[in-house]
Amino acid sequence: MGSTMKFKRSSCPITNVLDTLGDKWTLLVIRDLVLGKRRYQEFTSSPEKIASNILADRLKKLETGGLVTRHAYQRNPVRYEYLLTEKGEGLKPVLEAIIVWGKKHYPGSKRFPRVEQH
Amino acid sequence: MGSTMKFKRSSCPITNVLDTLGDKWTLLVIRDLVLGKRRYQEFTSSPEKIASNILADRLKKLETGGLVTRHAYQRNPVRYEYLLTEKGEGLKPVLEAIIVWGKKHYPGSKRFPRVEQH
DNA sequence: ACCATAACTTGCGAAACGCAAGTGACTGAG
DNA sequence: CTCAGTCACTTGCGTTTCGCAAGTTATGGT
Repeated sequence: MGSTMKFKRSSCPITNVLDTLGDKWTLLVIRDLVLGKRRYQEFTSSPEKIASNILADRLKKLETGGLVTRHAYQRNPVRYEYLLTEKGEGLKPVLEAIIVWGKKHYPGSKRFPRVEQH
Repeated sequence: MGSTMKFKRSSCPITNVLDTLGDKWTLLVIRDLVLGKRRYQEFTSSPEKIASNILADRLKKLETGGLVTRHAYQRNPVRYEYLLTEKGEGLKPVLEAIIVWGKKHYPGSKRFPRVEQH
């Protein structure tokens, strides 16, 4: 009796992905991380202007889900940065497929450039 | 002055895709359509048990967005079926990429089989 | 002491969601 | 010809989530 695995809604892989990434903001945070952003303020300064509480919530959920790690990059005062785990990096092909479809059907849209590291 | 295209949130293709597909249900309707489902009751009988009002709303939005077409497959009484347009079919690579990542990170999840046509 | 910065948290009104039940147009059974 | 049944929705309503603004905590710089 280990065969009854508990999924939130169904055993469909798409469904399970949507249960963690299915909203208007989570994938944008992933996008920012892929583009090289790491710090809280960098995420809030993206053009979509994510609200602070939504960002905090999404980062927490992504960390819980193992897509992102948080660690202090300095003490006094403590400052944190976020990095994609291998699991999180694995979403790059999904983002690529979305960009291909998006650029085709939203004329004028353009992939954002990587940010330079500090 | 045609250069100032109006996007909901930003010119990022991912953002624009999320503005139409960024929720827990829309992509599941697309999945069902890709699997061969066409009628209202077929969608509501999927294991995720989408609520009727949510389904009606999503189908309407997908039709407005040009991803889906609706047409009567019989009269007396009128019955409708939904089909993916070419634009909607274009999402298959996105679904494939999601399935690949999903199967890897949600052990036990399994792609659903196509439904037979009536 | 005072201002600034980073990373959050809190409050609250507005919008979206989810469940149940209802509606209208018919069809086939008795 | 009445009545249960099917299909494709719509309506009501309570709960949850969202989104904007403002507040908080810790610390450094001058």
